[in-house]
Amino acid sequence: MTSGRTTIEDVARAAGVSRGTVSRVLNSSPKVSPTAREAVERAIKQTHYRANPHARSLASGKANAIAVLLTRPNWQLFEDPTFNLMLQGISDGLAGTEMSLVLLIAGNADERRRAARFIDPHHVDGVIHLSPLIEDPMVDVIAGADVPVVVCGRPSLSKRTRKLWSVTATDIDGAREATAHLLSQGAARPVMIAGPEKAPGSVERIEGFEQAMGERFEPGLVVHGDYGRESGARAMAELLDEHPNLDAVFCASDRMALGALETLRVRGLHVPDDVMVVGFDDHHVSRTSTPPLSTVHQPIRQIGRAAVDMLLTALSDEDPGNRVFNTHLVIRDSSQPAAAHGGEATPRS
Amino acid sequence: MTSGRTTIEDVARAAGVSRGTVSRVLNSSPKVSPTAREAVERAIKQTHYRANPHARSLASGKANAIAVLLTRPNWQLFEDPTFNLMLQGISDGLAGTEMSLVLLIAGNADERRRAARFIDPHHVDGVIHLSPLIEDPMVDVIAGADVPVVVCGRPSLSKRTRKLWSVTATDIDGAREATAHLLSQGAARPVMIAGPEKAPGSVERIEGFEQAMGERFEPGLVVHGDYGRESGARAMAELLDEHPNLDAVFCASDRMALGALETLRVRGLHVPDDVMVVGFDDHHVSRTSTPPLSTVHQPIRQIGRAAVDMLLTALSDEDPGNRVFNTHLVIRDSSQPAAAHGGEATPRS
DNA sequence: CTGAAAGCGCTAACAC
DNA sequence: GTGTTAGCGCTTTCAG
Repeated sequence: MTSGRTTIEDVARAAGVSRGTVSRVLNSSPKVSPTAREAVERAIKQTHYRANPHARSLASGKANAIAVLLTRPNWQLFEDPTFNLMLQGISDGLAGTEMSLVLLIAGNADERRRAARFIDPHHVDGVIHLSPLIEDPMVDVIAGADVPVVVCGRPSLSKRTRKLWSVTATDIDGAREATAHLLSQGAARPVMIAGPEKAPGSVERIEGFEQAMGERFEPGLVVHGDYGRESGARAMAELLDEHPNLDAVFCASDRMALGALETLRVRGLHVPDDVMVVGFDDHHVSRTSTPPLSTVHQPIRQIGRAAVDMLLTALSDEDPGNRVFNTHLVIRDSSQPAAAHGGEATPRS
Repeated sequence: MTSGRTTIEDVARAAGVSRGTVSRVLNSSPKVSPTAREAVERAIKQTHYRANPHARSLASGKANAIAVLLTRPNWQLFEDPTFNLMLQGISDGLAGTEMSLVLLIAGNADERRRAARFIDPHHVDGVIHLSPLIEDPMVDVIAGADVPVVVCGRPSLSKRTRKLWSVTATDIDGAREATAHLLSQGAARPVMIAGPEKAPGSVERIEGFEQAMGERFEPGLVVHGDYGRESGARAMAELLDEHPNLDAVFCASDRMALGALETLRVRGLHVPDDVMVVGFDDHHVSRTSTPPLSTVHQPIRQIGRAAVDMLLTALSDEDPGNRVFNTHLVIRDSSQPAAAHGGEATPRS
């Protein structure tokens, strides 16, 4: 098929050395004389040689690629800055490496089938599973393949013992801190807009909310969204109808918080004087919203980066251990009614 | 390395046939007796056999994968529903196939380097290049690799003749239609918020705007954004300052249009009575904005799907030809001042 | 229809 | 240091 492509043999001939030597240069083995190395490098340039990755992988048993597995429907995925940042972090971690990054989208049955086929020690040396859902249909596949895995977010535990590690953030703490802040700012009836029911992160944020609320907690105070803006707007409307005198809302994502802000504005409620709002994520948008959003910061990009580092460590047969990153509350205008904060907050018409 | 994995040999032995026969079954060759086929299939199950893709590719010269190349910085990419939809379309097109989808993000120098390494007949059978920029740094790489390419959007033409096709939408027509609509609705001083200067699609939308404006066109009426919401808000503010009496704005993306809507609201201007707004894309959000956004629909998902179909066609050595999809104007409230449209549009406080 | 055998291009162990 | 060589696991003629 690929008729005229130059092979390692051609390079060897052009450089006047053997295949073995060329291979050594390719793999930057120390045992090559400078002379030979130079000759080979010149020959490579000259012949426009590009190694055949399959031959390489076949002979070496390494794929030189890692997969990032996304198991949510992609419309939920790609509009979420979280994944975006995570991906950037992953890309950061891969910089300088010769590893390829393969994004596997497994949002529906057929995509899952194809992704499953790809998750295999032959195809990839390891996989990073981004925010799996509870009871994620891909965990079994992942568990079945004999490949090291790093999960960003709580791993849906698989029965079998495996090379599996996780990077997480202190979701519970962040949520507790945010809710406590609302309370300390004078909120009497806080409510919460949570994420998808099957998202472990959201479950933990509810847990944090509950911890801070203590006695005052009741399930009816929590409404679920899908992390997206529109769902936040809807959830806010619902909560307002159920609890007309609510005075604070903790949202499990910044995007939902923005939606909530929108609904509150439409209903003529002032933030933060009538209702305080706190988000989660600390995405860029939360800084420029009206009013600027108090939110729980989580170092998403670092988490992505860490995932790669851990995987790379695992590939060299060391144990990377699990990692946990701290979240922390960032207080902006949306949760500081009047008081110390001079001037009116929303200069709307 | 991968010690105990079952190979085709094991399957052959278990099935009592030769490697060749197993291979034929694997590749669904017609020339296999039902008996043999069944025996092999049973053996495959029994041994948990999974073909080694590298051995396969090495022997067959096919990669069984296509790459989707994204050459914009990813923060610009992933928050854009356009890419999202395009990806869904691509995924649609791949359904039922055994082709893997490899997403290559080439937003910065290092990512480009690694992506370049991957774009190679060995790694992928073909590539889909999503919305390249003018003077896109990756086109040379793509041109250098001997791989069929389908470009979604205007291809930055490469010198060399190659297996290159494109899928596009009628951007110019759509923009012209949108602008003409604004004019026919009574707009006297329309302005435009364009996309990035190096985005071919945006350039064409400006062209369409210019065509409809005719004599009235002048460069100062156009301000550039980056397709994102915030940039739209900024651009709108800028235009308002420059042209205080503008009465209509055509935006090269829905997201920028939403930003514009926001700025207009802050400035106390009513849409559509004071200023009419038309977007571009017809994303989901444009239906639920306040007011609902008139916009130019483009069949993004189909475009993605078509890209795959074309590539697949090209892989079987037929000429898929180029394809062009029609855009069309969708008229909603944001461009219909008073008149026929009863009731007030924005029930804000 | 099926088996045998020759590679696909490269790595890695082994001699020299 | 460097050449030689035996595979890596599969596809694909070529006989039969």
